[in-house]
Amino acid sequence: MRTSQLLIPTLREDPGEAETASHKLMLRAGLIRKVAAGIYTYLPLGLRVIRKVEQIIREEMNRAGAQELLMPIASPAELWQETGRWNFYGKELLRFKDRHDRDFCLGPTHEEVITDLFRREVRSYRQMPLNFYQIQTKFRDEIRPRFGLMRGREFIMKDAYSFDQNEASAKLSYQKMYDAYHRIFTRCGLTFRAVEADTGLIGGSSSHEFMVLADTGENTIVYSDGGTYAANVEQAEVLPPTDMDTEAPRPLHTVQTPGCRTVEEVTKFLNVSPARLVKTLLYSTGKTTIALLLRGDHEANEVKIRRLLRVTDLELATPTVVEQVTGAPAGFAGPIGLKDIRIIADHAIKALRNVVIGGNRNDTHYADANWDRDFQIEQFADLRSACAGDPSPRKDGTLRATRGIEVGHVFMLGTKYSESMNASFLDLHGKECLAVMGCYGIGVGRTAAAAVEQNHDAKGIMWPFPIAPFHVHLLPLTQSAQTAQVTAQLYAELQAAGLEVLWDDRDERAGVKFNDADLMGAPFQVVVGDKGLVDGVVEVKTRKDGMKLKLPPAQVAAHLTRTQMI
RNA sequence: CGGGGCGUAGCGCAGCCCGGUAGCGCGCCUGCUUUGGGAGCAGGAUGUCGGAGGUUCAAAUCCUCUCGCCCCGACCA
Repeated sequence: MRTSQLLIPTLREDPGEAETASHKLMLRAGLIRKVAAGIYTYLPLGLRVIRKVEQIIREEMNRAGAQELLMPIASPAELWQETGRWNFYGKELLRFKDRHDRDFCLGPTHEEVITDLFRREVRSYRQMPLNFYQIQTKFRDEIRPRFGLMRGREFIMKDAYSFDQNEASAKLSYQKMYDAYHRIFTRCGLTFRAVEADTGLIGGSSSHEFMVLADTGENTIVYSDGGTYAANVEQAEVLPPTDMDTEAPRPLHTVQTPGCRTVEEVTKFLNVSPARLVKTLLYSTGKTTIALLLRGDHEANEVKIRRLLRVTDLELATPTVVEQVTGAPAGFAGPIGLKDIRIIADHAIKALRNVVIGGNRNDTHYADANWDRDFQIEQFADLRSACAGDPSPRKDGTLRATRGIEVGHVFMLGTKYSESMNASFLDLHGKECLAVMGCYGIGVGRTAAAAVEQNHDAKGIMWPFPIAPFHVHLLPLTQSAQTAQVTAQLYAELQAAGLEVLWDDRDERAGVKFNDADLMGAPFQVVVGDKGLVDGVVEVKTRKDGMKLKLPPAQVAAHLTRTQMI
């Protein structure tokens, strides 16, 4: 393609609205433009990237035995009411009424629609297993869309749904998708890791997220330095400590801590380590208030707490509630003297002796408190997020932490949807059975954004070859007849060799072309100018490492087809 | 939903505190020169100052309401 025939509005300066590298660069390189918060137009260059990612996904899904179909974007309320999600999904589900005043929503995901299809059309185990997928635009009315394509309200997603006769077969379907996802993200040129993920209250048997490793990722993941264990911190299990503090208990006493409310303030004031302070967090679960004890330097994990308490509503108690429950302003809550309230402690508390705790009185804490002597704990449990340095729950090493962007998620659903929607089939014995389901998603736009996040420098994007909008950026720099002739010939030859070429035929100065090319990030740039042609050569630059090679024009196509494989 | 910030030319911003002719850089248009890492000179076009109401002789500027966007948090894939 010629640049003059494409709308590629590059920006010289960073747009004010963007924060992260991928968001800035996708705007600056002319890939996307915002229409409303979290809603974007894919410009020609951006769409080419999207299509490439889609094509890779398509090929690997087909290879894994899934079949493509396309479901509607709008779906009727009735289906969602059957599974209860019409009420459960909340404001994220964008609802509207048609002219007959019937309720509809824009699909944020398609379990209901696909399960409805299955129950209507599939009768027998002979037709199974089945795996349907689509690549389609979803709409979720996100609380806070951000980072461009990373978290939009409208976004392109590949979603797949498997239907099996039993758990064992469903596991095979799951494994096939897990393997396909590995191939997909590898082919996209991404550095990623599959991690164990939270299954939430849905309670399926297993779930993995595919995380592209990047510092700007919204998720924290931990992995073992000595084995294969890797998990989202939300999920990663923390083992109870094995080393108990052996210090002799000292007598409990109160200490004055004027104005010290946070862990940092209190420990600094008393000159003790945060690991020797036990913080008391009061949580409201909708119905009741509960006290959780954690080590001062540990972080409460609300996903785990929800799971433990079997609640969906969970938030830190308001200052008013804290005052009601403890009789002291927030910041001085402690377990001693708390009445009519459940007290659950993180495993780490068990190992501690002679700790500092809140005094339930203004400006007061207790020191040298010991849980088995000074206050009661109903239960010890895993309440905190794993952190770097913790032992791996598989006992195969020590955990390290990194940030990741969730680009894919595979999920065993079990019979959650087939049960509520009565999606059954007849088995070998003529018995009616519920289909065992799995669902599998990939964020297409997010994958492209993650690729930029992982492959860029100060100048711009450095696309991995398989998803680059163009393979070669052809840059004629001078106006001579010779340059024009060589450029035209190269354009034809490179395309004949199967390469996608963007020909910068604009009447721009060399510097402008170079900078735009670096910004747009095609893996290779071929520079044609009188300076080189005097010696009979053009310049081939590799975007990633900046390596420049002078070659006779006739050798360029062969050279590029050879190096693209590496 | 809570906290913070921003809406002024296509883009990035100044002007607002202290009311009085709407500015700068980039981009855009014309001409000449230039031509291998975001050219120079000369000339030119472009604004419902997010919107509505109010105060005032006078509002980008002060007040009230409202809409949009960004950041942090909660939530979520």
